[in-house]
Amino acid sequence: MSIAAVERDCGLAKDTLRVWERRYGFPQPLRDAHDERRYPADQVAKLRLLRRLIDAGYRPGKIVGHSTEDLSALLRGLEAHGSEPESPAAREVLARLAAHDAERLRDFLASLLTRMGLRAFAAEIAPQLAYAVGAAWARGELEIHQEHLFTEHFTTVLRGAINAALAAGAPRDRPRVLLSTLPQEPHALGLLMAEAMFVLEGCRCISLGVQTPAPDIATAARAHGADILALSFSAMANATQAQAGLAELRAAMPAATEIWAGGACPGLRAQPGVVLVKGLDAIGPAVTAWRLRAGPGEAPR
Amino acid sequence: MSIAAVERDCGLAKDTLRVWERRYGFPQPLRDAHDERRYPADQVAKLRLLRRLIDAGYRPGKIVGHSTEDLSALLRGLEAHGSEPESPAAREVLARLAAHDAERLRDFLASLLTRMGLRAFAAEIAPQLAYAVGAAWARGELEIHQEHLFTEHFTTVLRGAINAALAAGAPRDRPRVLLSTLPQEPHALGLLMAEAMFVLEGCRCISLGVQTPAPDIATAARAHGADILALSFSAMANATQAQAGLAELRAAMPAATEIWAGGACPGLRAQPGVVLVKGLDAIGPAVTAWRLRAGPGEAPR
DNA sequence: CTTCATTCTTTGTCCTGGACAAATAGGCCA
DNA sequence: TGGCCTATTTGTCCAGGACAAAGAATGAAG
Repeated sequence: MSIAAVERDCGLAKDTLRVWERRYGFPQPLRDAHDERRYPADQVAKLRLLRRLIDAGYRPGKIVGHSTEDLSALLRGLEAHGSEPESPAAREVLARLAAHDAERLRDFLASLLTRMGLRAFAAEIAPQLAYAVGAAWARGELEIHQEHLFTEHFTTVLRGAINAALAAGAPRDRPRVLLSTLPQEPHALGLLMAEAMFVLEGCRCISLGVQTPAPDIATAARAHGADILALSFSAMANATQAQAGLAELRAAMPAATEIWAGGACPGLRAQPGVVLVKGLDAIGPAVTAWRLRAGPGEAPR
Repeated sequence: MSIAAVERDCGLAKDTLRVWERRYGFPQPLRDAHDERRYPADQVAKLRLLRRLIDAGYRPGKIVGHSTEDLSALLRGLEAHGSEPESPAAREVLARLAAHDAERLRDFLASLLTRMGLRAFAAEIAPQLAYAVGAAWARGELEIHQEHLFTEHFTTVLRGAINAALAAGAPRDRPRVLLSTLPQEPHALGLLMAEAMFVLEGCRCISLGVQTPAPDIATAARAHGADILALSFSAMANATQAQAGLAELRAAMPAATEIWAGGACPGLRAQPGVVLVKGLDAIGPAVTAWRLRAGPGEAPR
């Protein structure tokens, strides 16, 4: 594997890979006929683990010396720590994925949705499932393509439900909620769950999809006269980058537009002009509070 | 703008930016207090143009000397050249986007779908719209966030239609079609249009979403017993990379699984063991032919 | 014992300038 | 026109040095 391939695969910049080699003696790639680095699969696997642990708050110098086994034990411990035991629904989904049974997976998700209703599905079941699938992938129990498959079907089911909810009752005019993620964040699931919650509150939602550059989000907020900008940060997101992005956005956005940030990202904090919405359940009350603030006409601007 | 920001924004590697500066004398960034490169907005704009022209087949050395105006004229000419005049539907969509009227955009797409039916919508209208929006963006008439908005609503409408078609009639058992794109290809629209066509032919579709690494696609094909792997390449894709990816896949895949490649990518060519499907209209006949080859039992394996 | 400000250490990113193979263009022959 | 060969262009890699920002550790004050 070339250095560029490792950069893509592990998300570690070429410069970082070279400087680690110089400083810590790891990784220690072989060299090909042109004296270029070739990373064996086992070193790449260890690099992937390192990356995840660093994102979780460990520091490279402290853990780079440990064996691959130690690291994966550490990561497992981390994952196990915060995790409630898997719900029956999550176990069912993992079983379907393991059996590569795409159709029954979809049917199961759809039946869950029908049984529980959109609110409970989006606010409770959906995060559980997303978390369980992510954790299973981290444990090496799932291939990437199985995670893709889950994302695909999950998206389809939830999108369908959002549309059905929209068709059932037209949203109120306010608040107008613009939804997106910053360029570092490619995960669409959290954004979709948030959209479901906003729609259930009768908000007018405009979703830009994932990875919109900050200046473009600001332009869009102006163009649509957004009252609220909702941003999603997954567990994989880098908290420092997230804070920087939020600050940049806050500066670029119209003052009348509130910024609400949420998601599973560990280090995510409120900052001046940015509200932290803790969990999907908090969206409902937050919208109610906004409407009260906005007054009877629902039009503060 | 720092070198890292320009890399993200223009998709030109840091090494490339530095080597251009050394060789062509452009870009010529200022230096900040720490002697690090700072790219002014106008140079970044020119870099964006250069990037697009290079993707379209121009070579850096030939065009780097031209002014920003010349380059954007060149690009406009390119876009204008191949393009049929915009259809009324495309003009309508662009107007809605220009007015930031998300709801009427969605309604219009939905009404188009109802009027024309899924087949005509997916095979004829959808590519026209996607092309028109891409071209308008290239001409600078649309902001990125407007393109995001289009993608979002378009996806929603088409996905909904595919689900409705699935609900209306259960697919036949064969062929089983696995759909995805390679990691360099983040565009989901083409893939979705293809999925619609396959579903209309009664195929059993399993979509992995975009950007699945080649080895994982091969694993998934084996796991699902896929008869056909359908890969989509957008107009932005690099033909050389595409061919390399196809060759890698062909080597990794079970021989019994056919590989079908399609999309707007200009240099896309058939190669041993890879079928080029020219246009969405060609999917129907190709599936029919596959069924004939497979014989009455539809089970060649 | 906690809270805040200060210093020290770690770590990622940037720099220069050289090298080279893969991609492409241009010339030539059938 | 189409295929082969050579020349040029171009992106990516390398080494090793530098430095600021993030984080940990230390100490002073409430």
